[in-house]
Amino acid sequence: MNQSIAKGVRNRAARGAPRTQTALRGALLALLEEQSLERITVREITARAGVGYATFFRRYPDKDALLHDLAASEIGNLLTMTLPIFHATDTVASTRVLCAYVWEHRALWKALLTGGAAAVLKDEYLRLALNELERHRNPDSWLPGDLAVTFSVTSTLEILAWWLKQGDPPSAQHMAEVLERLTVRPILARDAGTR
Amino acid sequence: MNQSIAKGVRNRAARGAPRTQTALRGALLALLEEQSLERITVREITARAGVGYATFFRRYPDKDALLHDLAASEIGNLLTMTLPIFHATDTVASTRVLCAYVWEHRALWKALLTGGAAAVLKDEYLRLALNELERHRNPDSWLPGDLAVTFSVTSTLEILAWWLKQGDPPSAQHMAEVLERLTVRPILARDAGTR
Amino acid sequence: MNQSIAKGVRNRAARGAPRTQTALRGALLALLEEQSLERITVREITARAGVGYATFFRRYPDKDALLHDLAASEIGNLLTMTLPIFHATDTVASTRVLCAYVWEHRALWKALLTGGAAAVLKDEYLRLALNELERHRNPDSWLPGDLAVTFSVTSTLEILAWWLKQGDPPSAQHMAEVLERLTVRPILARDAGTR
Amino acid sequence: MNQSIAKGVRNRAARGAPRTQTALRGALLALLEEQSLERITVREITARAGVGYATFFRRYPDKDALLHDLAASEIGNLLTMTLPIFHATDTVASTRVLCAYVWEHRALWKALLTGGAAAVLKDEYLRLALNELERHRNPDSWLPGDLAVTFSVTSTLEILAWWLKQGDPPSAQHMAEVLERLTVRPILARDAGTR
DNA sequence: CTCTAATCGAGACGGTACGTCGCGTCTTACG
DNA sequence: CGTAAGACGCGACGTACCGTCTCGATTAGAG
Repeated sequence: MNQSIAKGVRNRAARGAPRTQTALRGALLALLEEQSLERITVREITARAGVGYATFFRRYPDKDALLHDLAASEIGNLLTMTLPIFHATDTVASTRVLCAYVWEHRALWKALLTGGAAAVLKDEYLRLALNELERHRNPDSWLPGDLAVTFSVTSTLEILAWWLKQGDPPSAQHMAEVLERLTVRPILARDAGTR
Repeated sequence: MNQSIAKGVRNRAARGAPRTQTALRGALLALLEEQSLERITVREITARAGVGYATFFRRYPDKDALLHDLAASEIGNLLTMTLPIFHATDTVASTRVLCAYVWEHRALWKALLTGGAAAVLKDEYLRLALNELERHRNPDSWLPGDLAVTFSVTSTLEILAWWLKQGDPPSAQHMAEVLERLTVRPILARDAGTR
Repeated sequence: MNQSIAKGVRNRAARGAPRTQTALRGALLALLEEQSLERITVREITARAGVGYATFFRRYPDKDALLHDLAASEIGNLLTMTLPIFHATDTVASTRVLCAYVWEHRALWKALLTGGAAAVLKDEYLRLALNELERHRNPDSWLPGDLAVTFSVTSTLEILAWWLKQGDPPSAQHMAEVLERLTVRPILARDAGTR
Repeated sequence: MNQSIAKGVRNRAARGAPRTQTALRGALLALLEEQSLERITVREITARAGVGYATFFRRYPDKDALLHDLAASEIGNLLTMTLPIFHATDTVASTRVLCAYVWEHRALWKALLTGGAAAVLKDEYLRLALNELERHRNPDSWLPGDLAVTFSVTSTLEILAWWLKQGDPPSAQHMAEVLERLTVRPILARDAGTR
């Protein structure tokens, strides 16, 4: 049968099987666009990924683990891109980069931020950002560092989620401004005085 | 004639809270202080409430429904207390009231905001706040009303959650200031100009 | 205490409403024509009877109790009518009376014998018939009395059930003959000899 | 035949009895010896079988389905053994074989016939026997074929049940005679005439 | 005719079993 | 070997019905 031929063709991309991993991530992403995370079953993921059910558990201990994996890698990108915000070098430029990046991959981020994975995303983002905070202490702020991080991370994600949910979304440029004014500037504002 | 009287009184419209409902809410709250929502089973709730398992489903279709109920009523309190924020009459005073209230019931709010129920709380808060927004449109803002609401609601909750999680929490007075600076003032800031 | 007084009054407490009893029996019968006994719920019975749910349990401890009650009374009629069979006075006449009676109330008996109540009917019939056997021992038979009774009762009921299930049922006259040949004559046959 | 060729046979056609099925049947049988069918819960069956609760429903849709399965297979044996009765070749020999077989497995049959499974057994027996009737029509009888089958099947089962219930049961030989006289001969009797 | 007490309707409730669903483990055959 | 296929133990879910209970409303008999 053709299959025997196909066997020859079959290269060992599977070696260490990144194919499986990729397929699973892709499947999860695809499903996240349709329904909330907790309504997605492992069977659906593996079916969509064209992968055996048990194979899932060889790669990940858990459904959440896959999501965390997905989240960590994507958030990683995002974070390196926006680190300058924390360094206060050029906040406006950083938010612009952030928005441009998100806009470019809006399908992905819409799934991640509005699909029921948001909580995990937030956790992962927070984890990484707090990590970063450890390394670059900036003690002379009017608010505790971890509160600042928590605030800016969560509100950033919420604002992005709002953005991607809109039927007629504002421009990335505009959102960058909004982000900067809502999540960055309040933290940096030095004088707590009158507005 | 008696019929009309009797019927009005009798119908189970009022069917308020014949102990079961109260017991269930209390039990859920108690459990939320110990573990995350999704780890809590309906059986645990009913056992803790001293109520039959099936009875749960006579009141609520769902575990989430109970939580929503709980959230709605508590959030209702909170919202009426903080409505002046939206009316921009006296934002600082409002945040103070808010913080004082939360502090007074910090056991309750800690459970609600840090226990895994946060997502539902947020939804409920958002729902009510957006409702309120419908009734008091304030179109001359530099950002869309629903975005403003989303931002302030979610960041308020996150900040409160952070607060209640601290081993050595700042004073309500202080948190009120923080809240005002992070979640209220940025929205009200009229000039979008440079800082 | 008041109890002693109450007790005096209490005497004919239960005898209040034979209407309830009648209604329940009727409702059960009606439902038996539609579905099997175990699929009938007490709620259905009471609803059909136009009687409060709890009222059922004031009359009967059980769903089965109602059925037994129904069965016992109907079977009672049937049995008195067919006793002569056991006395062997005139078996053919007895079976004819039996069939005529069943035919006359065929709606009732169809429900009882083909509706899922058959098992209870059989038990009740057996109980009464074995009772009767106790009183009129006839030891000089080629088979044990209780086996004879069991055989004739159960096969009689089965044959009647078959009869009432037919789309185009044979005449009562004919069925009486069948009954006599299948359930009575084999028992009475004196000589066990060859045919 | 094709079957010899393939593992195709092995496929999932044979899906048959990977221990679970066997275990479940055995457990049900064991329980039937102790209590009536409707008092037996699926949990008991699975516990006794050493099988997961949900697994039960992967094999059978229902508690009754398991019983039907059990019944069908056992009745199948019985029926093939007694088919000659219907062919009227040698009725006495057939009943003897029947009784011997039942006696040999009297523990099994006692459970099946006196334990509350009798109704299902009867249904299954009837179904198979009526099937058989379809294939070997014998129209020149004084009674309708299905009535004859119904009568002999049900009374056979009742008589066997009586037998197995006795503290001091008669011999198989004797019961075969009884069976023959009560359930077979009346049907075959040619002349409907006087006795 | 009124007062009192029993009864009834309505239905909430505790409880038991059901049948379903999804997880994560494990086995088996295959390429 | 690793993978596809899928059976299995487990445990929570939500449903259905039972039999008990409480609560007003109704009604009948005693005064």
